Amino acid sequence: MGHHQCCSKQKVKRGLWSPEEDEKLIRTINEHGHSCWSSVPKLAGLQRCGKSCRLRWINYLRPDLKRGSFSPEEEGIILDCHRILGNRWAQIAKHLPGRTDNEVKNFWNSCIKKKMMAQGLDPKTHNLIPSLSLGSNAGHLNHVYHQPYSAFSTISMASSSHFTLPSHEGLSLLDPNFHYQNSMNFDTQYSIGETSMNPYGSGVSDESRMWGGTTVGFFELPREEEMQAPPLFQQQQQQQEEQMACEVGFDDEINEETNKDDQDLETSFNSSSFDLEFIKSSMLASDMYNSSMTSMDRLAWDC
DNA sequence: AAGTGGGACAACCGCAAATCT
DNA sequence: TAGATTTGCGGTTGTCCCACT
Repeated sequence: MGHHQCCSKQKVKRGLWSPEEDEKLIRTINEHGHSCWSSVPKLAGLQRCGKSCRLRWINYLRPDLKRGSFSPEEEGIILDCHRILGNRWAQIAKHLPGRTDNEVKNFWNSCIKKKMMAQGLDPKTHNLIPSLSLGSNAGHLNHVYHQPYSAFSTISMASSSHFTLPSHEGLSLLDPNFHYQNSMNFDTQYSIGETSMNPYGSGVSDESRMWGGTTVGFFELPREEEMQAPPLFQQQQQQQEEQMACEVGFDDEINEETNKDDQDLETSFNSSSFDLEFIKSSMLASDMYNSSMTSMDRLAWDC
């Protein structure tokens, strides 16, 4: 139902909200709640439609909103979530307490997206833009982008204690001067092909390498000091991961999924180019699927 | 001081899903 | 069960502010 239709029966005001209108809306919601948005304007004495009231409340007046700029951690979460979920801003915002989908969307479009494009990355796929990866203009990036790394391979590397990647203190998405310098040779033996991580495309790690071989947030590899004193960091990260996995219903499905036959697995990933037999056998052999795979991995896997 | 361009943010539009009658 | 209504979401546009010329 469109806005015109919901507002057609009443003469509604549009545009920016005045402080008086805000006050009326807050008072009304505090007194009556907002179980029925269509009745809120009438109760509040506002010449607005319910939809407009709802938007104003959710995006601006809600008391639990966090104002101010996004932290590097939040940027990392957005980046990781977007890689997996695509433009599902409401889903992404659920992982950022106090942030709205509108805020996240605006931040993405005004900041992260441009940043990625400036670095030669496709904001939709999170992969290097082909013309840059093959062209001579790729410059310093070119040498590290030849091999597509799957989400699975990168995450698994991150999950494994056998790997330590270079860490960059203070790394931020907003640091325009940072370019990842690959000090390791990511051998393709750990790359299990390319898979679809979000509705737009494939891969996970082009930008994760761009932001320092890892991203801030879920996929972040432990820094040295964090490995030495892990409890708080790990607890927080685990809580976030578990929450995320729960929200996509993965935890409910993971045990079942583990026991499903090959056909089910192939059905789930029939659009990918995974070698499912190889992956499954590798994972089961190393018990990776059960013990090392993080919830974030699972979310990626599930998507 | 006035004009202009770009960034950030708020709000609107249109659609689809969910819910109600 | 069908139609009407409400809610939620993503894309897009509008507005304000600030830096720059």
